[in-house]
Amino acid sequence: MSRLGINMTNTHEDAFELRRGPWTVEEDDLLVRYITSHGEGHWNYLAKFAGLKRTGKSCRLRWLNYLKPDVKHGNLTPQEQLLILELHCKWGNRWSKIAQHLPGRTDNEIKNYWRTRVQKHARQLKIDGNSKKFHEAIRRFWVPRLLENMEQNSSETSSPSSSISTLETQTPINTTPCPKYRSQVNNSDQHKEYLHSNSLESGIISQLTAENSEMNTACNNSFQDDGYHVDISSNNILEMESQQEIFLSQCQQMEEIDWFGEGMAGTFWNAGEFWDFRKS
DNA sequence: AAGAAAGCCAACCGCTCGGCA
DNA sequence: GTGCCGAGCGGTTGGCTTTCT
Repeated sequence: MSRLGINMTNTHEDAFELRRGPWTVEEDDLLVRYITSHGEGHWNYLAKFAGLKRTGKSCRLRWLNYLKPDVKHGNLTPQEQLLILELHCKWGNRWSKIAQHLPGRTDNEIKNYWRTRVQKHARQLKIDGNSKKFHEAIRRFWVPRLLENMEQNSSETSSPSSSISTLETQTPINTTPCPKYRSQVNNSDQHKEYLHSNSLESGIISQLTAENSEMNTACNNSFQDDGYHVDISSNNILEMESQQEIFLSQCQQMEEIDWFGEGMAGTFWNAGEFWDFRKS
């Protein structure tokens, strides 16, 4: 059966046609109206009583990933990209956990970003996208570019040099809520509220900004100046120390990668707006 | 201008987990 | 202890859009 087709089943419970594929405006309206008056949860019942010929799962996904008023759409800001990179280094493919720290962004969106934008580079470099080596590559080569971009944006908007202030004042690039429900969302206020309430990410940004100028120093120094392990609990410190030997070995391998070779020129370093620094 | 290739992302699938009877 | 069910999560798919040739 096609993913866009109609799912005809013979079971007692699903004796009616179940719609699949893209949602129509009418379906969206039904779902939004029902949730507005009855609230979320009990998705199977919701689907039934809202008059939607969809599975509860499908309704839940549609609501959480698209219709929910605080869902943001559009390109991820450099700050958000930086957060994703850092949090993925910390938690791996825990998309929902990462999404909790990016207000308005869904796990699905972050997952798509990682798979289509970030892992592309891993493939090109023939490195496992979840490996420490690739995370280190990101930390040493991508994060500084993001920070440069953030600072550039900061200076362009005449905001204070503090990265936290930058976060608070910068308007997300092409970041808009679902057009249908745009009026219900105030991105700026939401962003501010999030930033004030979440010291973890503010800490990451400020720490990384402070370390920006030191990012490309030798591996030994970069370990000491680590902005990679953002949650420096005593356990993490112990773990970091125990991994230092492995890490230094990986750094040696990293140095052997042809980052600036011809093969990379058209891929890793020019892959996006943050790679333009090479041309300048 | 047109076809091919690549990129993007909404949506689906299968699995796991937790609550409850 | 066990089975059921709703909810959530991460992986994958496939169609649409954009870019390239």
